[in-house]
Amino acid sequence: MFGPDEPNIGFMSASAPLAEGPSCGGGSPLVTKLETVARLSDGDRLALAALCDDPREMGARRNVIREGERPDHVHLMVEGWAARYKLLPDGSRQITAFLIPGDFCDFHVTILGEMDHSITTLTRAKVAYIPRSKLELLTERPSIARAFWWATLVDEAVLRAWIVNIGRREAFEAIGHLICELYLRMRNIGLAHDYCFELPLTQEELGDALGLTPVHVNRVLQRMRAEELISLKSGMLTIHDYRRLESAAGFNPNYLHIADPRPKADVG
Amino acid sequence: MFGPDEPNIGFMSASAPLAEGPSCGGGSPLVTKLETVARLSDGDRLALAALCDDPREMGARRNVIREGERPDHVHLMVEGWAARYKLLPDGSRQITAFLIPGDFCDFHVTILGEMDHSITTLTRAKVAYIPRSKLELLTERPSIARAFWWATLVDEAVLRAWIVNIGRREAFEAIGHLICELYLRMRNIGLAHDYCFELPLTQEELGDALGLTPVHVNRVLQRMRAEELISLKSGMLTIHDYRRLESAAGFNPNYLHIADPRPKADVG
DNA sequence: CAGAATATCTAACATAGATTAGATATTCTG
DNA sequence: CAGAATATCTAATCTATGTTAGATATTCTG
Repeated sequence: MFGPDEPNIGFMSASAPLAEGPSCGGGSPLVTKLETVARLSDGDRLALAALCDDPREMGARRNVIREGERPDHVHLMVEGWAARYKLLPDGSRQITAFLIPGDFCDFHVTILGEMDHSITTLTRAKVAYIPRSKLELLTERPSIARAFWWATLVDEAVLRAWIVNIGRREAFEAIGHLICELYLRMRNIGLAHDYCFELPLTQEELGDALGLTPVHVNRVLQRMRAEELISLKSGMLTIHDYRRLESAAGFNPNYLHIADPRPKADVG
Repeated sequence: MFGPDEPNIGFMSASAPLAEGPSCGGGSPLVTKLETVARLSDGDRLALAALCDDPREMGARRNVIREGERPDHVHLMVEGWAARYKLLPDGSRQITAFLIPGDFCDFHVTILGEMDHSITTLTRAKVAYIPRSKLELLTERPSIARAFWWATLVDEAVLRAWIVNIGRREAFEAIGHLICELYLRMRNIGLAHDYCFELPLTQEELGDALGLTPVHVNRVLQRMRAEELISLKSGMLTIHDYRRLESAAGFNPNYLHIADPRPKADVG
């Protein structure tokens, strides 16, 4: 089923996919993420892992793609953080998604053609460039096509949750909600353990995601620290009382559609 | 390619699809909508139109589906309006989408399994119930599969636009933006002409979509009327100066990915 | 490792939008 | 078509968050 134009797949060690740590993604965050929901064959895993093979390194705050562009390839996050955003006429910015390893940046351009928003890295990052044709070939595998549908529909569910967050929650709850969400997403790709993960976002970036000013984000974070809910120092976030944070934020993880979002060992 | 379990398709008059008005949807809003972006064969059109064949009538403010349910069929709007929403612990509601004829209510359950939000009719409506199996059969047709991808990805783009609207725009601009969006969506299915369409939403429902109180929605609508931008009476909306509304709202229709969102004849 | 560039933090003050409470229209329903 | 039920509209008051401005940390970079 592989086309002749995909030499990387053939070159990969066949033993790679199950040889590593507890997350079983063979080092590919895409495989780690999709494996939590899709039954993938060894061939599927190899094909997916190959997508992350030769990513480009990018500095922090670089354009990945801009509104109006019509690329013939798709970007996939392999390492680091990025953000999807729109700029308004008055210069303000609204971030509509945080992209972490395993996330496609612009899967939709394969169908919609033109980008209706922009994407920037937030940290130094590794981003894979995937030709459209390669992606189309991949979706001929039913499990992978289904996994891509799953990823897209979860992205959509996250957008809905953000609308609720921004539209109807107060700043304290909204920030708490976002923290819970990011923790579970990071844990799902093996990048968070014991309520602790790297959160390399400035207070301004958090504000741009939640429709708040950096000043107010700061006030709320101070209060969360004072109430001993979290600590956040040098880009490292720790949730001290996940249960309390979850309930203060009205957080329900169902929209992430992760198989078991809270294994007992981790909830305490 | 049709399975033996789809008698309706065989029963339909083969001349139906092109026999009607300017929108060419054969009376099926789904066909009208998808035809603007996908090249459909007569067979595709018949198969899609058949989905709308035998809808159920529902009263206003009835549950279509509730958070937590796992239905084995999908709902499709054939007539009337509905809303996707989430309820918060304090009883407030956030609407995350308005559903109009041709929109799937819960396409995602086929992949995600459980509903993470609820859907209610807003007006009397006709809603088709489509067995999952029928839908899966339909997606074996490549043009239809692609059209479904298109519809899903546009829904996603609209969610992003709503996040920007709620997060970073003032109430006046946000309401204007929503009006522009609804006008183009309604026109796209042949239900708006000459800047005029039925908008059967209460001020409370508009507020629930924009994260505003009904009191404030009222203030803003009064101002829009005073500035002679719109009129809105008995559920009928007219935009008197589309250009000015668009620019006041910072509206750019690119995210709707409609082939030609503003034919000259209609912009004036 | 020094200087520059970014981030964080704080305080004083301003405001868009929330809240509350009704008065007035409009739309249903029997 | 009358009465009930919903919606719309208005005004007075309150508050969460925005704005502005600067002091203090922290993090980059040559």
